[in-house]
Amino acid sequence: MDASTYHHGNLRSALLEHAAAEIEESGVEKLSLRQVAKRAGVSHAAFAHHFGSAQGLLTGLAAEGFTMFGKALSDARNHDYSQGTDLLETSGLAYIQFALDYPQLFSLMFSSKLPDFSDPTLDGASMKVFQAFIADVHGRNVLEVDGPGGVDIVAMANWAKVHGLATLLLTGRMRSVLSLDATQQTGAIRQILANGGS
Amino acid sequence: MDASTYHHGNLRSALLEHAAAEIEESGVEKLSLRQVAKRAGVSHAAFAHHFGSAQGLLTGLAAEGFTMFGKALSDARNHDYSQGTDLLETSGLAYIQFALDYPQLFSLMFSSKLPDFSDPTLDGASMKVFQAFIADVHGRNVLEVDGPGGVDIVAMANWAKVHGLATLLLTGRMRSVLSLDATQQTGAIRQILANGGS
DNA sequence: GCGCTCATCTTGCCAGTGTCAAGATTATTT
DNA sequence: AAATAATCTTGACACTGGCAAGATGAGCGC
Repeated sequence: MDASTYHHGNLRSALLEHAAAEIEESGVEKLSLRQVAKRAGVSHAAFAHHFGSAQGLLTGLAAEGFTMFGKALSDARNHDYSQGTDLLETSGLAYIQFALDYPQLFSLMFSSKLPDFSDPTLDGASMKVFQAFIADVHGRNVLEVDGPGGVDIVAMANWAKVHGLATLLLTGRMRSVLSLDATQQTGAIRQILANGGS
Repeated sequence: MDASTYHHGNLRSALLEHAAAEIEESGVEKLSLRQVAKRAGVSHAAFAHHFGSAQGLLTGLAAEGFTMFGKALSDARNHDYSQGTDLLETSGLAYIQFALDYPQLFSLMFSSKLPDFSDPTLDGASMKVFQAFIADVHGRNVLEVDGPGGVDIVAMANWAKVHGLATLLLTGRMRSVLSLDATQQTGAIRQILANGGS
């Protein structure tokens, strides 16, 4: 906070914040550490101590993203639960809404190979979210259908559909849906999620 | 082909080939133009005339990828059609198989933002594949369900499920499925595709 | 208060990147 | 054979991330 001091105080979180902003502006692919450093008013090598390398920064950013993602999902769940809305539909919509709200962050979390996904913090944060989402599926579908090796078929099918819809919308495919206005678009997404397909 | 000549002859396709190989080895994110040039036995600036910029190369590569993708899908369709296998299941499995066979290329085509997707060649190649896949959905589901704005709900739901499953498998999520051996894995994928979810 | 230790941040450098301009070389056309 | 166009090379540029060495100040025992 205090820019006049030699020691920044909370450089780590400040860098994460600026990096998140930079990413959301220009995309993950053209992120420059030096640019982020300049933005934070700090030298280009100040990263080293906090993140080690560029991968470290992106790992931290992705972990923070999953925390936000989890919060967004649980917020939606808690808000709609009282109103008796369908749990799975609520979660799916929140999942997709998060992707559309933070497109670059979402693609860092799910499409990029730059973060170190074996990092315990990142791995823990992501697993927590996935398990919560799958629990939502079970909250709706009482029946659990086990496939080979005990794979939860229903949960995986729903996860795949929601996630696929999110990424296809995000990457500009599905033009028939994207060309609709906001309310129609939500309606279409709702119907796609409700439709079993296959 | 003739390495002794000053003019390469078919540098464009040679560069595409080497770039594809490099990508499949080291990933899209760390692709280096100079490395590809060295591999092709050519100077680092030989790209310019054929692709303009790095984006041009990746655009061409993605377009080639969609052509391959389309061929893989139609091969599977033609092969299984005679055997009376389910059309949608066949297409879905081929879709996922392609993603697993060419993981880096697939992620360039669907997850990267580096190629210029508004390029007519690339756009045309991708649209052709998507339309063929959606036609497969209709070949199976005679009924077309229109949502708001005339969105084909059934087709989009199936596309989302197949694509989501492909990307989640590719990025190492869905560990319960990935830990299975080959045959069990195919069986699980088949069941997930068959399950409507929702 | 003092002095020590260590985390934090800066400066300066390095090899490597993609792009551009200018020129060399060869194909193609006239 | 000469002129023109396509193709490829060389050399430079600004930029990148990472590393080493040193400057700065916070925290802590005394």
